[in-house]
Amino acid sequence: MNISRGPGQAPKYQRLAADLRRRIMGGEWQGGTPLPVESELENQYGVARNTVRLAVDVLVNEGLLVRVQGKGTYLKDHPVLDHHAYRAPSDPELGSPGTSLRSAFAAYAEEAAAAGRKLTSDFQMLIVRATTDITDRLRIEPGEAVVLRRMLRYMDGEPWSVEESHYPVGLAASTALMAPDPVVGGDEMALADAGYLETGCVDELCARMPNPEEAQWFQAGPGVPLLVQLRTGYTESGPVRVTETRYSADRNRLIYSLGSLGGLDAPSVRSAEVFSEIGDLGAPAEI
Amino acid sequence: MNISRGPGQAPKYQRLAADLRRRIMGGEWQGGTPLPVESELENQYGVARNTVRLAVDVLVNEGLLVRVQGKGTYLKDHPVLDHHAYRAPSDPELGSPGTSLRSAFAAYAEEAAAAGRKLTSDFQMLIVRATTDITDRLRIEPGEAVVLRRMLRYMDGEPWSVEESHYPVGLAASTALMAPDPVVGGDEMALADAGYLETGCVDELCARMPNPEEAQWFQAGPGVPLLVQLRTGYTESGPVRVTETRYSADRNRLIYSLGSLGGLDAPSVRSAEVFSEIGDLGAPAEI
DNA sequence: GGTGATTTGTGCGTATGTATT
DNA sequence: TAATACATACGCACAAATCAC
Repeated sequence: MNISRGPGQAPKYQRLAADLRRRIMGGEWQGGTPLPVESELENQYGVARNTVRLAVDVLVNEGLLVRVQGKGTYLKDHPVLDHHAYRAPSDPELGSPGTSLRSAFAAYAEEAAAAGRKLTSDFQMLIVRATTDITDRLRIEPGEAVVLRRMLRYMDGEPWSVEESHYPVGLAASTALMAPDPVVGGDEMALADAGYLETGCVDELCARMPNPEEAQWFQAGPGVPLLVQLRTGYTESGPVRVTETRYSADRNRLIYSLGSLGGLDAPSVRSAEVFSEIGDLGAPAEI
Repeated sequence: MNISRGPGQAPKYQRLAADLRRRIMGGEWQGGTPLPVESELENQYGVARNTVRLAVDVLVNEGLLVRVQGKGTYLKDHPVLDHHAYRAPSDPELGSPGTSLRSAFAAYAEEAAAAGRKLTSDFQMLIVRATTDITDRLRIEPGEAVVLRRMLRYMDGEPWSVEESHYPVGLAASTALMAPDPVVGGDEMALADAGYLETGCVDELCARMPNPEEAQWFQAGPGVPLLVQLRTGYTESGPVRVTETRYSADRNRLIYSLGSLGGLDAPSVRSAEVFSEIGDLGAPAEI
């Protein structure tokens, strides 16, 4: 197939990308199978190598392909793991119906085990001056010191997610949260022991591309965004902690069970699915 | 400043990108201010234009910069709008404490108005064969027909989010959901009128890069992921609808108020904040 | 309204480096 | 070691969009 650029047409590399996308979606290559090498694509389409690379760049940045130097270019496959970020108290799958928050790590590890995978973690405890992101939510003074408890999570040894919990130093002072080790039973148990029973939380969710440090840690190539959950935990008398968790979005999905599910099981849906296939939306309205 | 490549160093374009990132983070240019033009950067750093473009590509794909043909390259600014995806019934800001779900559009429009912005929408109603994404969650047969009600939302005329609600045809048949118009009071009211009172839902959240159609509709350049919310609504007797909402992640944040917040206001936090600044994570563990 | 200068976008060619097989 | 395949880097030319005049 030869691509020649006519007037009014999209650029070559974009049409090449579109054609490759079509062939990919058509199942011409399976996950893990290499695409034709760049020189082969040059010949197939009769374009310069630069143009091939521009086209493949597009698909890499969409998260469809991954390039490996010296080997080839491959379809990316998406084994997605669900993580239950919240279960309503009425949810029957919840062990203790009275509490809405469980030991996060234990629950996460159970989910991983259920999927036949092994969750491990590294732990760091630091005392830092909080940014306004944190102080605003904790309702403390800007620049005030907070206890930062960081959990680096690995799935089968692969970097998976980063959780950073921030506590006001005054609050954490007399608790197990000052120890440079994970609290058995979870941080929320240490909080509860100190009289701070978390009764609710506010989650703020966003997605963005990783910065270089994050990309390196997550081993996330181009086209892989982060899913960021910022949870502020509340007692009856106010906020007590802010937890920011970052997930590599191509491997993770967050689940919230809300309200009453009427005694039904949570839906069991295959994990590998991707929601896509937008129909024709028409042109966007002019601004 | 001249960048010369030594052995064992990172490639020129990556170090150039890192230096530009440093200057950007250092506040050398403000949001909306153009960066030096490519030829200027060639001279400043003593590299080929290609190298400059590779470096800028990196930052564009991180969502830091945006290029405008014929004008220049600019810092992207991030006016983020919060959207309350869920409020716990005990949340005092909820108008009617008995129901956990409000008319989504009305609530959304109120939030927008509170931020001094205007939410508009287009509406489409289609009957389509559902994908397994949908049928699995609705517990109907694969390929069964569903009513697809699509809401295209614009903020101040700018493409903002796409909401697609799917209902089993049998369920929707005798309701206002078959009409090719938005239901006053919201779809959930039409459902309730037909005896299907939604008592809970399960939200599945993920993020990914947009496909070409989505990127075009959202006018999302490289480096802008989508935040996707897939909500399955339940009555006491089972699921009745699946709603997929796609947000341009650089402009939106989803908020979930969960559990009891003890009569406290939802936290009022400036919208423009970005959570970033990962500390040193150390090297990831080997696989 | 048109013209030219500026700036990014597209496309080609070539050469060499680096990782994998 | 050699071949293969992607990565980096240089150069050049022209197209297309924007803006100042």
